[in-house]
Amino acid sequence: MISVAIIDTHNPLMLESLAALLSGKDEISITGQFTVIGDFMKVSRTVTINVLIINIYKAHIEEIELIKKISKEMSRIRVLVISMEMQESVIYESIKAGAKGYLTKQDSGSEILMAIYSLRGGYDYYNKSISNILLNNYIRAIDDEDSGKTSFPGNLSKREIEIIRYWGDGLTNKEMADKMFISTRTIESHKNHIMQKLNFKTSIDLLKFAIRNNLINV
Amino acid sequence: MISVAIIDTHNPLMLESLAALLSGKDEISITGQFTVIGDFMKVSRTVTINVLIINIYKAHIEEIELIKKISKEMSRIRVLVISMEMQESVIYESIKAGAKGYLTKQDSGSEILMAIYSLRGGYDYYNKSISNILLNNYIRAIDDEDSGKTSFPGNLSKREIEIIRYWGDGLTNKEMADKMFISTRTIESHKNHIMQKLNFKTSIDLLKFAIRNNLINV
DNA sequence: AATTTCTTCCGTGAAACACGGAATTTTAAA
DNA sequence: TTTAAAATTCCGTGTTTCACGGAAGAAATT
Repeated sequence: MISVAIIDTHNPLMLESLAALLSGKDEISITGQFTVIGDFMKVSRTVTINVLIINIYKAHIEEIELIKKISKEMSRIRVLVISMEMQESVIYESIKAGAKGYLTKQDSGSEILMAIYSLRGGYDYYNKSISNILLNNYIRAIDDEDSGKTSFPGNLSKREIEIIRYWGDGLTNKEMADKMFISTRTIESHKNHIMQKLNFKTSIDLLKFAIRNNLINV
Repeated sequence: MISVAIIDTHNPLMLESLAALLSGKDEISITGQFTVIGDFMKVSRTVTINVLIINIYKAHIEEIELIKKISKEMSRIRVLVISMEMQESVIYESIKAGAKGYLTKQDSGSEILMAIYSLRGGYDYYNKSISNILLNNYIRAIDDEDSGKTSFPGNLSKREIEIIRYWGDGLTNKEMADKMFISTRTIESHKNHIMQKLNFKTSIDLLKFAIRNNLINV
């Protein structure tokens, strides 16, 4: 029997539903549902919890802090993050904080089960859709932990990210060139490099990527 | 036994979890879970559905359109809207479109059950937190408004929406032309017309619009 | 029957993209 | 510190898309 607790500070119905989904399974016992992190803290030391599922939304600072705290002080509890928004940066933050598993709202219940079993067994479990490249990038970034370098997907340079931002604001090459005091050909070059690095075929891909990574606002 | 179907175009995990929550109850039988509205349409005429639960998020135009369609053509199906975002306008839009029940993510599973029973019994069911005054005001407002024709923002035609969708999938003009058996110039024309109708200056504007309106998945 | 919208297509010039090469500077590694 | 790698800048060339305009038959509305 695996003792599972769930935290969702944004969506009570989701919390209750997810608990229902999991408690229907053998081997799983839901020992706590929390909409307030403080409530979890109160019981976390008296109740045995094997896996803690944390649903993470756009505002997730407290959740990340909690993960860090658990990693330090309650390392017997293994954290499974379920990302409810499309923000790749959440992956880095949560894993860096000490989450042992990562899924998204796109994943099925059976995938969650597998993740829970993996975590219980001492293994990590990451969503398959997280491209290996991205993950490798992250892991590389972890190694240089304190080097403080931007662990951005695809190792985009500052200039390239700048271009993406302007592009996402709807600026033309000419407008960017004027603003950055370089030629339009250079803008084109940067764009080419970006597409190559990320292995994208269309600018649509880039746009979606930029949105997921919070580089531009919809 | 009440036949319940659920639509959630944004959060597959929520869909599955909610289904688990409800299917655990006697009297409730989940006869369909849909992440794509088109899939629902395919089976809606062959399967008996008493209550259709629609989870509504920020982008909800298609969902509202669906509710209108159901009200007109499949009035035996009663629609229960669960609002996942805090947007007052959603209340008006969905009820105006013909939803018979309205809940929010703050509400519990038992509240959903009550709503389902009410709807099945022919009664409407609205979240208690919706102030009665507000609701009455609204209902009065409904009668005055000539429930017009406006469906999609900017009055985009079918063909134009088709183009946006393909475009959002990253297809080139040539690919679209081949798929739709028309010339690339026609694709260009459609794009021009779209930009004119929506009064957009850049394609980025259009893409953001499409994402907001759930025409494109990020 | 008359009018409007939808769908289709084209001409033309400007802008952007795809693919390649290349030189200078900055940064990281050995 | 020397070397290698990455970042930033720019160009040539050919293809594709965009912007703006016009146009004409089909379909839907009035």
